[in-house]
Amino acid sequence: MKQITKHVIKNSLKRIFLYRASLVRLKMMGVEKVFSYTLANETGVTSDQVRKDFSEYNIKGNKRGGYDINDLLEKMENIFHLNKDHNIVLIGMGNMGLALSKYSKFVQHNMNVVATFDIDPFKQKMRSGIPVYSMSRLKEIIDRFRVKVAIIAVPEISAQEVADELIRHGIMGIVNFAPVLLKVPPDVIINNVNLCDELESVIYYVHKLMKVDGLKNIELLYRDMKY
Amino acid sequence: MKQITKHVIKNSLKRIFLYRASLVRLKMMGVEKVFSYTLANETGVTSDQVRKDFSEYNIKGNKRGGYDINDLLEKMENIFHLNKDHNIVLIGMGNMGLALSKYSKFVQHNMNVVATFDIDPFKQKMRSGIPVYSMSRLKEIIDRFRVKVAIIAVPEISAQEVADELIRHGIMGIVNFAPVLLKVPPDVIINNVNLCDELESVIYYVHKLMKVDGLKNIELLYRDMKY
DNA sequence: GATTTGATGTGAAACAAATCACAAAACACG
DNA sequence: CGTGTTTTGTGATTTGTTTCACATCAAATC
Ligand SMILES: NC(=O)c1ccc[n+]([C@@H]2O[C@H](COP(=O)([O-])OP(=O)(O)OC[C@H]3O[C@@H](n4cnc5c(N)ncnc54)[C@H](O)[C@@H]3O)[C@@H](O)[C@H]2O)c1
Ligand SMILES: NC(=O)c1ccc[n+]([C@@H]2O[C@H](COP(=O)([O-])OP(=O)(O)OC[C@H]3O[C@@H](n4cnc5c(N)ncnc54)[C@H](O)[C@@H]3O)[C@@H](O)[C@H]2O)c1
Repeated sequence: MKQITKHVIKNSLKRIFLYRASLVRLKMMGVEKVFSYTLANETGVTSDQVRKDFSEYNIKGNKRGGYDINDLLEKMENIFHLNKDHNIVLIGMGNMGLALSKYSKFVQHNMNVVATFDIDPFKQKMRSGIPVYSMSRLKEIIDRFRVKVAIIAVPEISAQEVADELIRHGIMGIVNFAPVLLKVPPDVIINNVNLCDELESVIYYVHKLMKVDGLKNIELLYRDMKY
Repeated sequence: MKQITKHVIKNSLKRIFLYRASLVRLKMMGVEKVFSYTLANETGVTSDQVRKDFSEYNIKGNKRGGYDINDLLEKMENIFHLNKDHNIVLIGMGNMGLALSKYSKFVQHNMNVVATFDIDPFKQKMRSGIPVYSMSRLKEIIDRFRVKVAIIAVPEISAQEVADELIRHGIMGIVNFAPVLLKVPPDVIINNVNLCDELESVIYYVHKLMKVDGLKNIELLYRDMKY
């Protein structure tokens, strides 16, 4: 029943968010219309890929006319639920939790950290505007704010028990910063963020790059590396 | 010359790091030998995949005998440069930078944040053991500690200029927390970490899951989702 | 030492993702 | 109104990844 389920976010979905960020920026600059190659240039992919990605998520533009930015943003908001407010809880108010609780971009993206939780009584006081509660109030808050998604920023050793409790109280999706694979029922979405691995991957590719002598052989590297 | 190059870390490489974490844990528990299915169980993949991944990176075990953990870890350390020390600089000592500078796992993985940098003079004093310098000392430190990899944790607006400066001083790989695509020469490795996108992806999949009524249709979801 | 057993390692097959190529649509302009 | 141009949207093709299948080897058993 409970099992390790490491959900890997599809690259096409990641690219969609990239397109969206570009669109928001272009809109701010007063641009009203884009073509697939506009977005392609902005995001470093091909125009084919932009159109294929849109096709995958059923996003349509105007033949010859390209895409109206407002229209496109609205479509994306509907498909990816970006316009609705999402209440989130954050467990673990240590270094990482504190940084995340102060991150203003979440709110800008309609994601509200409605409450944070910590077992340490010392941390259970207002900090940076967002209340820090004891774990005993978890269920109450999850119910009250209809929270479906949580962030885990507790030590490795506690992550599994915290996940279990979250899921028991109805949480369906977790972004997990602890470097452990959580065992959860198959209908719970887990997204692991492991910063050591992100760094180590870069180090590995950099070493590889250094071995490739001279720029003429750079394609040998790229052949073995998604980019 | 300079271009957007969003390096996507290969999933096979990410899985390798997963295997390694398992191996370290198993070793601590006193285990000395593993089979491909041991690692498979520990990491939620298939044993075929474990062997195929090892094959990709030229990691070999013993026919019938499985893999000796120490041997395997040593091989991985050599291939992925995990045994050597890696000096890293961190730019931007705001909320995120501070959390990262205090993260003990980096050191445990032989990655030393030798110095951090910030333009804000108020932040340029010892904090949490790691010195905070002004940007004017960047070149000096990068040269002295032969730094090749950097973490960018400055605001969106400054990320590109910081990247330019880092690269000018010889940095070859960057983990970038700012939600912008950096324009860099093709021989610089960029790994973007975008936490808003990670959360929004989870929200999207959770919504999808909620639409699927009842567990019997869960495979419909999984068909459209890597996991 | 022959035979059975159990695991690796890797081609082959199946599946998935990215790229290519082009028909279809929309607009521009004579 | 018709012809040329431009861009979308999507089948077809290619490329990449995962799964399958099994030959190969090494140890255990007889
Ligand atoms: N600090 C970073 O930059 C960083 C980076 C990547 C990953 N992480 C990971 O994030 C997690 C947190 O890291 P950190 O540096 O903030 O650690 P930390 O020790 O500073 O904070 C952990 C917090 O969790 C609380 N906690 C412990 N057990 C709990 C429980 N059962 N229920 C609720 N709260 C509990 C602690 O009281 C503490 O406040 C760790 O798993 C770490 O590996 C941290
Ligand atoms: N806080 C988070 O949880 C979080 C999460 C994900 C991503 N991020 C991203 O990480 C980056 C930093 O976030 P933060 O919350 O720490 O912001 P912050 O404003 O708290 O910190 C930014 C720091 O960078 C310094 N800085 C600004 N310009 C600089 C320059 N040119 N050179 C050197 N230092 C400079 C500032 O003085 C400040 O100390 C942002 O791009 C943000 O979007 C933050």
